[in-house]
Amino acid sequence: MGRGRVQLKRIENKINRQVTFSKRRSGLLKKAHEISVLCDAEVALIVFSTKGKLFEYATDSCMERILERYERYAYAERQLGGAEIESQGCWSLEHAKLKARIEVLQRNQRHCMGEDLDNLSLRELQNLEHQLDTALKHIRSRKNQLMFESIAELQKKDKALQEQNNVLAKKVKEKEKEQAQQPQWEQQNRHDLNSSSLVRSQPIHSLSIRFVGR
Amino acid sequence: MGRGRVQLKRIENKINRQVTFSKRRSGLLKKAHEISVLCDAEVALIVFSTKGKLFEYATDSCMERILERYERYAYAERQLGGAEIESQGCWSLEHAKLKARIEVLQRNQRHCMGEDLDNLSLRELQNLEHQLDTALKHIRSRKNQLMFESIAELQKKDKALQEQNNVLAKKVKEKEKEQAQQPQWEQQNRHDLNSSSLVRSQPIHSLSIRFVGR
DNA sequence: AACTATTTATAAGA
DNA sequence: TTCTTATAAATAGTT
Repeated sequence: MGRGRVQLKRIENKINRQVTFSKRRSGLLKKAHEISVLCDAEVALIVFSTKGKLFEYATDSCMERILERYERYAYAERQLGGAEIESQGCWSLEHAKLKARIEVLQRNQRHCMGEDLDNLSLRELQNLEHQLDTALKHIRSRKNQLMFESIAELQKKDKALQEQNNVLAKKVKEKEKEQAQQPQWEQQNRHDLNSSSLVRSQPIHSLSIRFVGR
Repeated sequence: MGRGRVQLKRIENKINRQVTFSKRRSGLLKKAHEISVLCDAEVALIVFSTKGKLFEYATDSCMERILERYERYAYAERQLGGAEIESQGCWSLEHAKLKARIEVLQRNQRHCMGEDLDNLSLRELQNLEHQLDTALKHIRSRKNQLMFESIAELQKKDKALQEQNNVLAKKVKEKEKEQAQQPQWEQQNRHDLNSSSLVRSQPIHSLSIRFVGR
């Protein structure tokens, strides 16, 4: 529908692909809504762009309900092969469903850990790579945030300690003066309180936080 | 699109509604497939008819994976609702265990997707970063392997075709010679078999495999 | 299930 | 991104 015929294959030009995606996405969502209203059907539509952005439509804005209905339906079909679990009633149906879900999650997890990749297609691998790449960005960003917070806190502490130090140093000097006016009184105490033995706070660059740049 | 305009409201005539549903359903599925291929998007489409019959489309026929991805994505936004499903305590211990396990797996999964990181310590983040980094290395390595295999196969094919081409070209030349010795015989056939119209195999760099470097 | 007159979607261009 | 427009595609009503 447009000025030229279109081949059903990936649009290689990135800009073009993005534009077409935007247009067709709105068309698709519109049509999903129309069939839902006109024909009294229940529709759930999920679209992830190449970049991983999510767009969705669901009849009555109730995605979860429809997905649950789908799971129930799809699960029932999966049962047609082996009817041995069915005889134990719907309680164990639920049980089996949970187990199946665990299977899926475990498989996903292994993929996320870079394991069990042999059965994935090039496309799936590409997808996984992109997702993990994005995840790593988030993780590194969060890590940096935490480290900066640590630094800020330590700097604050550092400043407070320096101030306290100054105050103490001043007090020591006053004591020394007082004692200089009474030289015959307990000389060895003076040495213990000499200001050169006070703890000095460290400059910020020596804090034990390492930045792991990439 | 059709002989009359259509109001966006439920079609009351039952027959009409059924027919329209059938037509628009196939249109919708087609368009879902098209945007998926053209724009390299991941699409999941679920349609229940009024009578409860299920129709579905999923990119790469992998509905469950897309729904998982959706759940992960949507989870962040759903944090708002609290714990409302918990109160059905009459299930078995086993059941509760399975559910707990799913919780853990889901949490892990979200971490692997770089979501829900707020409660992780710096040390945990560092760990996660390292794991994903390793995973990415594996994934990229596997991807490269697949791509190299593709290339090798195509090169083999390429070579075979070239050889076949050479053989054919030779045959054509022989024919031409024979015909040069009998010039009065069916001249137009010579042109159709001219060797310049043979398909030449392409140099390897034009094969349609793209390397996506990062 | 086919057929078309129309409407709608959209590819390309601005 | 948004608008415009020529054209392809979808489909409502009909057979």
